[in-house]
Amino acid sequence: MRPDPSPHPPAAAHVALLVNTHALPPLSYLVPPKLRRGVTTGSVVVVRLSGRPRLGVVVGLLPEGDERAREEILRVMESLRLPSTTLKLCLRVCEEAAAPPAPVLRAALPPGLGIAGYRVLESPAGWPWRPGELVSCAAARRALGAGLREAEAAGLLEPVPSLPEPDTVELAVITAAPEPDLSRAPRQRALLEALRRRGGRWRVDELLREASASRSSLRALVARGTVRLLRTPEPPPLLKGLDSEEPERAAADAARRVPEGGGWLWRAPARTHPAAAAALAAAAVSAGRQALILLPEMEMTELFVERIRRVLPKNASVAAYHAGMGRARSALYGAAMAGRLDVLVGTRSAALIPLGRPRPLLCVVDEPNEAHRAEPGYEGVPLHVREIALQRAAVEGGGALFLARCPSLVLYGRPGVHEIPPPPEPRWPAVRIVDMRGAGSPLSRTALEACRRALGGGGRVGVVGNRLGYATSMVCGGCGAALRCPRCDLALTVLADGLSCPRCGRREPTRERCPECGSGRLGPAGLAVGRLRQELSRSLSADNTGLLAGGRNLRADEAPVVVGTPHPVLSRRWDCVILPDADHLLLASPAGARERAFRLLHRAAEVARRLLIIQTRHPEDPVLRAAVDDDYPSFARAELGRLRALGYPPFGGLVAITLRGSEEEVRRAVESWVRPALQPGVELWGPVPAPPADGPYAWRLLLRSRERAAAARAGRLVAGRLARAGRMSVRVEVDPEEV
DNA sequence: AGCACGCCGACT
DNA sequence: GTCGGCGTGCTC
Repeated sequence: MRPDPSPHPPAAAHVALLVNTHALPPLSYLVPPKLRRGVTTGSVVVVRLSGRPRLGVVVGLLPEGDERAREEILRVMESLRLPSTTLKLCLRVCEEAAAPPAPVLRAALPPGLGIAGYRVLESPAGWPWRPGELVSCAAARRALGAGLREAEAAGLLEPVPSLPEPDTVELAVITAAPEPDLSRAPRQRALLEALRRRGGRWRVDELLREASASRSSLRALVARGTVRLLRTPEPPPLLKGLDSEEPERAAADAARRVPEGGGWLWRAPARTHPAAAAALAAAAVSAGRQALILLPEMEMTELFVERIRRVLPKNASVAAYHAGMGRARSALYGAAMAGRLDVLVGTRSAALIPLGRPRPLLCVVDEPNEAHRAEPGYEGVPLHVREIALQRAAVEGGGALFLARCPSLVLYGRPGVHEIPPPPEPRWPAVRIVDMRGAGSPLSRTALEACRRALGGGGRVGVVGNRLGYATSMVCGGCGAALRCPRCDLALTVLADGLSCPRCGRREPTRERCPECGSGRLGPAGLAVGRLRQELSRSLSADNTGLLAGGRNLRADEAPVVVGTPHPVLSRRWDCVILPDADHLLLASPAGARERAFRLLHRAAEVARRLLIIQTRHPEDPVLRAAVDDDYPSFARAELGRLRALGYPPFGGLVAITLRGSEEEVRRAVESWVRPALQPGVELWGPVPAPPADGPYAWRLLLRSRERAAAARAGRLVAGRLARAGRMSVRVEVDPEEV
């Protein structure tokens, strides 16, 4: 791409290094005269940091120079430059995610970009390399050790940035030579015919397969001079439209609004999402724009690509983009950036890919899904794709369509996001809410009858336990207290071999006596999967209840009654779904828990074909009522009111910071680095032990502010201080799901 | 004195 | 992220 002509060539540039740390701000480098024309914002450059070559992106130009800039930019990658809209988008995403620039810029750059090694420019006596040779960084370091820096400074070696080379394919081409006499060579004749039918130029692998010919026949044709072989880069794996059906009517009506720009929400049920994404893709193509379809999981791509192909015209193209496609991904990047590709279907790793044509349309499928966010500490941008899509629509002027029957409240409550009238939900089961007040046994007669009908061949039943293990807590029959984790003060879960804290994972032995009152009447409370299964087997005098939990899958595909944790049970369809302990969901207090409860209850109704049975001691709970009535708006109105009063997102900013280290270390770091850095209006909570996935020595801080931007700013500041202060691992998450 | 280790800031 | 300086504390 040609750089913007500038009347004043830059003397220095701000470079964001592709080094993943909160501790490095963009640094200033001198622009040597010979690179002045090549360096603009968005340029990918090689610079030296502490003597080592590093890749970076130019994020600003300084016409006057900067006294801190002493090192020069060593090289510019001529073939690659981030468009100014993409760069602007990346910088906004960094701010909003409180993330260092590196992972965000990486997401917008082609995969596999790196420093390939050193080119040998001059080779003094004793060096094992010849001039012109490419030596890997590791090999150069091994051979030269400390001499590497001097060799580089002396201009003997030059760092070389690189992109992965596309795979090549072998093509067979018919030459202009006169046709030879093939009357006695039937195989060569058939091969030549097949090649001619394909226009005289075709991939060798496919040609040989289609003509069922061998390589030797082809070699013979080459020897005659009739065919010539050549190697070209493999074209990106684009699929052409099939033009075989019209976009679905309601989806097309919804998609028509999006090209105006801004954020659009369509509360469509999950099974209609492929049709909706296809309609959006068709709308984009008919307007001459590109579309980017963002899915929460890689497994969904094929389904969406096929559905989109069917509605696209034959001259339009669609491609899948995800990890695990190797070097083809970088060819697709090139096609997307050049505007040669119409529709890209990918996961969050595709969210920031530059698209060459103006005002692309975005579609975020299953918006509330948390898989749309990279977990902080792992590769990727730790910001939900919803936020990236909203920023992208704002910066590029395209539009973003969000698909979810029950969107996140953070999106639904966001000013400026327009709702498209939702389609009706035609499939809805009968719902029985069973009032469990005063009930003696954990399973009601209604629930047991449904299971008996299933055992008698009347359809299949899915029973949702609230977690793995035997019970959610041990409660004292004398004083009513639950056994709690000494660290986190949460009720301990009962597992087969002891007690466990649901937050920090700490294990405790089972007890005989209540530590509060000394009574021996400690008993299990709450219906976890193990206990439910035991109760069911006993009450039904049947052994054929399946278990579906935590990866183990015991006869779950045949058993008439299956017990499991929410995720595996609710990702299948059942004739009847039973939620034996809805109170466990409804009474959970942390922010975000009610939203999860609503979505889980709603999901249970979606996957139940005929009947949904809910056992509760709170049959009038508004969250429960709204969920079983498929009434998201009234749930959202009530819940948004509560969130507004509490100053929670979307009405305020919340940032979670996870630190690894001993309690002592973490407390010290918080007092010396975090608290002094806080601006007025930003509250600090914690540290509290972090969820078990983060290991035994992880602690969590929460920063909260009435203003979204202020919380993110505080997150950046604190992360920077902590990263500079020590080697503690620091992870920052904006709008964390769980609080 | 000699060195291993951990803390902490610099790196442009 | 990566390096190197410097202070602490231990060993020969």
